[in-house]
Amino acid sequence: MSKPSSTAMAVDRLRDLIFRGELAPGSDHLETELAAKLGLSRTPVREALLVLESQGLVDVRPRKGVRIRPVSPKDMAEIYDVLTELESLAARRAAEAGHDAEALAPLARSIDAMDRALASEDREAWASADDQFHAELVRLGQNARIASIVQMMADQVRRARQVTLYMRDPPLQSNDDHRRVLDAIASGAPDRAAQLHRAHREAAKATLIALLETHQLKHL
Amino acid sequence: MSKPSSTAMAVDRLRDLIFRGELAPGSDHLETELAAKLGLSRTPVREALLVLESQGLVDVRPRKGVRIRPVSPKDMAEIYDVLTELESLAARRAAEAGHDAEALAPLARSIDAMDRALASEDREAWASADDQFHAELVRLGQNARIASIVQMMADQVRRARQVTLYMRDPPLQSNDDHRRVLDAIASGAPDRAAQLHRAHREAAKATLIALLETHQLKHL
DNA sequence: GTATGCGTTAACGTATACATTAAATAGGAA
DNA sequence: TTCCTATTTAATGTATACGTTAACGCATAC
Repeated sequence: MSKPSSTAMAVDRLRDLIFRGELAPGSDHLETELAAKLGLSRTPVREALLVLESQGLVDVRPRKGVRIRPVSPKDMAEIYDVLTELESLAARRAAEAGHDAEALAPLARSIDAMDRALASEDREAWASADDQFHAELVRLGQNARIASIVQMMADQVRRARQVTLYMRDPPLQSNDDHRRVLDAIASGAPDRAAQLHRAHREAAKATLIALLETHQLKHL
Repeated sequence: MSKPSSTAMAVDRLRDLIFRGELAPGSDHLETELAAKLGLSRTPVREALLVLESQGLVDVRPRKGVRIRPVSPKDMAEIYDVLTELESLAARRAAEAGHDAEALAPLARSIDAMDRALASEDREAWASADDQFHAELVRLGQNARIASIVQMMADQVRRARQVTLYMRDPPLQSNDDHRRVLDAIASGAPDRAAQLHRAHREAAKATLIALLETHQLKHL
């Protein structure tokens, strides 16, 4: 196996720093600083920043430093709209594809994991299983572009989800939704799968945005 | 005004070479070659290639050269599925936004341009006006992420569209479709706008893929 | 006090030098 | 021949050097 390039490492590490909030939303950082922090020269860091910019995580602003892109409620609405459309289509395609039980097993497993997480009130575990469910769903939709766009959008709202994870009631409804989507896919019911997933995402959007409003979170 | 960076220039020029087919789909190119061709050092070329890779136009394959990404019928189907979903939502949002006649003027103008192009049998002009229509529609949808994803997908099928432009009958139906979408938006009818646009894109997808099948075009 | 212009500085953009490593090849053994 | 291994080679990955230029501060004029 080839060892990962410095650029790839820089992408991963910067991404992680952004998700963890150690590079705060809205904050600016010079290439030199970041290079020093990662123990690399500017070259791979610059390349990593270009990648992160294309993924919508930072804005490169010459001579003002790279800005960690903050996410406003309006951004959130945009992102959830895209997620809603593309994941719903993925659900439809997954239902059309006639996957057998084995192919659907990962979906079922992530739902079980969410149940267990809810039972033990482990919200981090729940969020992680939820991510898995959505990623797997999109994979079953068999459209690589949808998968990568969805991944990108999910990354952009990652911080916001993390912050709101503990502000809301336990996501009981959500697990129900997931089961019904799985059922529709397993039954080969494309319209139903798409419709259910759409409703699920629209509800999530509403919940999240309401939370941001309530708590006056203007950007995350 | 600041002068555009070499990297930005390289992105533009490479993009153009790809669209014009001078860098043929499926062909491989070393960084050094491309740098020489553009009269630049490898640094800005590498950065440009990263950008183009993130836009799905090339694959960077270390030591094998950068491959100009070919588009297969399956890719085409993926791309049109994404375009269908996102543009339809944009049409819906545009209708919801209650734009006045002035805001919708650019849409009307591009439809007129398509009519003129059809009358004078100028297919290049038609394609260009069609692009403008779709870009403007998406702009009116007021979701920057949708706009940029749609742009990216449209770029990925640009070559294929160019090739098939002269293989098909004149796109008479298409202009009708456009007018009806505009009418729905102007009337503030979100469902109708979305529905009409969806049908329009689905028809385009079917037409294009049928053409590729007929002509045995396995990748473009 | 404010504004204008100049000089300084430091961050970035680009080129280049150097290190690394995957691929190709040649040579030899089976 | 065919397969394996050692060696070579060339393309990439990374660091560094350097030129350019935008931002900032200061002095001066108003």
